Amino acid sequence: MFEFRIQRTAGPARAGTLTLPHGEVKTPAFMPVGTHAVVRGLSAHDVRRTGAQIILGNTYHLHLRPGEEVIQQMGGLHRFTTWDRPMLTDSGGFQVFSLQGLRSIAEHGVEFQSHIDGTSRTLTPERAMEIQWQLGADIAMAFDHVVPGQSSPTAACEGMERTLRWLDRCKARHAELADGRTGGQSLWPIIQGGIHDELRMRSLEGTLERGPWTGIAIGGLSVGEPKPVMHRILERLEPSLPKEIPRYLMGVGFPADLLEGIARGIDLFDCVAATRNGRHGTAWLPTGRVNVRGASLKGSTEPLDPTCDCETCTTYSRGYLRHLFVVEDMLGLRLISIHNIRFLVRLGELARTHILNGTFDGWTREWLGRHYARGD
RNA sequence: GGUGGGGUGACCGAGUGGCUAAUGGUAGCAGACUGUAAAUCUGCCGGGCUACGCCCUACGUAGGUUCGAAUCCUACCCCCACCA
Repeated sequence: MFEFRIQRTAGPARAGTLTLPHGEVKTPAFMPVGTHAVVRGLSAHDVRRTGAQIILGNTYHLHLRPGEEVIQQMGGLHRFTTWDRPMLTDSGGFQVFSLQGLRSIAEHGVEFQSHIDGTSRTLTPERAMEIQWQLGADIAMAFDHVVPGQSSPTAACEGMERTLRWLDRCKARHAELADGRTGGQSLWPIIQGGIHDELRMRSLEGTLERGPWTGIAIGGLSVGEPKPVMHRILERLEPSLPKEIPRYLMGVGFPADLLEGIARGIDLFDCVAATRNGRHGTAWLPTGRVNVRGASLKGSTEPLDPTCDCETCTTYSRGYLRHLFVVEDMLGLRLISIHNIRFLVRLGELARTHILNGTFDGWTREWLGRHYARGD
């Protein structure tokens, strides 16, 4: 089961409905990251209550622990986690970037030295497809070569072209695994090319030549490049992106990045910042960021965000939340993570509502104007 | 009353003549985090300045020795242990 319908657009921005084997995703949408088959610190119930419609898992990390065989034998990622809504798995391509010191790249694939036990693990496009097939998410990502944001044209080109060659192998292996059946797991390709417009366009063209696809991702952004550069690349790609399939901006982002992305035609986002910042004590609010550990919250009986409907904001005071961080109780990590996820999920919901109402442009401009005026 | 040990910045605790405004740690304060090697990491943390440098006040109290003392000497105060 796969379908993507667009209800309404506002310039490049779109409000759509993505139907996947495990349910619907109303877009634009933020997808919480659950690398290790858990959105860090949260129960599946917690995540459901944030309104999240789809979450991620990670090929590389789940391959290391507990191993795809274990998850498959336990009924797949959905049964394993009890998360019964849609899921997407990342391919391990990001680990090519984030674990740079622990891997070596060859045309065949990438050899990682496990950060867990030092053993050698090789991920190839084919292996990434096989593992993701066994994990059983609704969407599997192509295995790509992510390069740092400041990469030279030469290095970015190498990563981009390799990603295209690997895409052929991903597609072939994924088709074998599907064995002619349709409606199961989808494979989405990833556009690379660093911060170089021409490379990005070549990546997009090469990717589309290898289609058709049911969705398309833009990767390798927010990896050290300035924000205007990311915006420029999104603007450059947008007119050439197929209108009829969802666009996923990988690894982005912070609240403002979501709106900047939606305004440039992006439908799906994922980012670890909601949960990582949550654990580290930074909460996102309509009025800006707050360091929950900060002395300013001491003794406050106010909710963290009076306009928020999450468990944290409707139940606890700022003073209590600060206290939880001061005494280093795990409840604090959980509560701020819940709030931050809800904040991004709700931002997606609000954007969607404004697109449907025809008020998106004004609302976004005002929201971002306030945001940048604060210097966030 | 005697003997021994000890009093260091908010707290714990190094330091036994100059490199000491004083190692570490804790607490406190501020910041970072973007397809998760992160419940992590970084910075500040005596006071004051016309601050990448200077001045003041500081190692129980008061004196002393010395070019120079948290460090050595004397007296006193206080704390702890053991013996009476």
